[in-house]
Amino acid sequence: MERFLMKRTGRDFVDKEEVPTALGGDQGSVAKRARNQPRVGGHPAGPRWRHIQAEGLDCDYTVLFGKAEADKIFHELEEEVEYFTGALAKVQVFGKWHSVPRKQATYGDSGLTYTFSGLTLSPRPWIPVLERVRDRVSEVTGQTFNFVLINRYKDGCDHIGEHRDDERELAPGSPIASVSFGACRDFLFRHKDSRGKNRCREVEVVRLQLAHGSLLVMNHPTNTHWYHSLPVRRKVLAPRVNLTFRRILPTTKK
DNA sequence: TGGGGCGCAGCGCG
DNA sequence: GCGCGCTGCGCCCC
Repeated sequence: MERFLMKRTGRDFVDKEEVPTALGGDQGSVAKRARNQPRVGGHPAGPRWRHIQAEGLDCDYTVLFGKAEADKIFHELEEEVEYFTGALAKVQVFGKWHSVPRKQATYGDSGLTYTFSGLTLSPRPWIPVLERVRDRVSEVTGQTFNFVLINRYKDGCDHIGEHRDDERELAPGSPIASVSFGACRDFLFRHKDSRGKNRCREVEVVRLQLAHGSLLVMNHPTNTHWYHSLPVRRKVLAPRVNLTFRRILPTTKK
């Protein structure tokens, strides 16, 4: 028995094989699309999807990589990914500068630019391990991605606060694909109407656990209505690396 | 046996 | 989307 139990006030979606929504019954949009894809790479069947739905929230979850493959990818990411340092590793909130409580990096197609901390930047060019994960995600979702944001959480004290991803640079209606390696961490969604002092109604928090080798696809319009966060979990001692694949709009030439 | 104290999670705030 | 301060809660253990 764990000494400290999580206060459960929202909907929990715990990572279990026997989750009834995995195949058959309540199929999600990616699951439906993927089922209609041609089978690739000799797999007898596609991954087992769980569809996660709430008001304006539409996600699909699966464990995409088995342990051995996920371990290998995690190790490669630890060896190969080059994270931001200096000014790019800081953020200004309420006028005060802080080091972000995690490490970040971006990779993507050549010629792309994106805005980060008020600066226009180019992602680093793809490296083989990222291309391999990206292509596997494309294969099972039927979506293409030209950019990835990488977040590394060295332990349970590293975290990210509630936020929505900036949709201005995303291709309209495109999903965000989040692939996790390393420590399993809780992941929370909170409806925009149900947070802070401007809360106007109660909508249950949606809780997920993102396992080693897992893929969470956040479909439109999830990011429009829901904030997400990776809260502090002091008992987690191991690192986690998360890849969020996106399709961002090419820079407008003037 | 029970309650004080501790550590964690959650939330409001700037 | 940060840290701080405060509160509430559950468990440990004296």
